[in-house]
Amino acid sequence: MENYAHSFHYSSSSNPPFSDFPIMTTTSGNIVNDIIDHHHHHHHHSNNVLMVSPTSDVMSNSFGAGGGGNNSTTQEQITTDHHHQEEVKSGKKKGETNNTKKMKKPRYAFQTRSQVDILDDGYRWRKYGQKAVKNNKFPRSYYRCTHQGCNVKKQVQRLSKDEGVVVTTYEGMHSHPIEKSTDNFEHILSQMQIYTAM
DNA sequence: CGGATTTGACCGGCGC
DNA sequence: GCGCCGGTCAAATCCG
Repeated sequence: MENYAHSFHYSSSSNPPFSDFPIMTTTSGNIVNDIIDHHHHHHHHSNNVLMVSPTSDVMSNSFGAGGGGNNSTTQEQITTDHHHQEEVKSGKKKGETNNTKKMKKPRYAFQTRSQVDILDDGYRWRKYGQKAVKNNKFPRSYYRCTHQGCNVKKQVQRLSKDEGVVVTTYEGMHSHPIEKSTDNFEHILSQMQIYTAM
């Protein structure tokens, strides 16, 4: 599954050509707001950063829209995916005997318009880090799924330009049922994964 | 009191 | 080799 159609054409000179990073942009922020945030704050987003895009359309343009101007050095640093193994390596090693090539872990990003950073997807997450992102005012939070054997991670970052836009990046797939009663937002996520996970 | 956050240190990769 | 950058660890802290 690690082979995606590399339809990305990114004009970032400084960054290495990241290969596969499908990004889903959704305009269903209202749903999230309805779930978590009850403030019926109608965001009058002048620039339509969010738009529902079909599979191939998503790959056409990813983060370039978020900048709203300069897409040369935009907030694409979230896509900097280095090839790591499936596990953490620093400090402890799993003693993997198999020479698993540097399989690039797929990541799935979602842009959602919400006032809350953490989107309730029904899973339990434990925050394990937070780093400031260059060219962004808001930090990026790192979460890990709390489950034995489930090493699903996710990052949450909100764009400095538009406070309403929250980028959630999932990494890995859950191998266990949802723990909480999920709202319809989870249903949306499932459908999104169909596009990305392929 | 126990588990989740916080927050600075630390680490590996890449570029210069 | 050094410094930047993104990601992770872990001790301290916070909070139910």
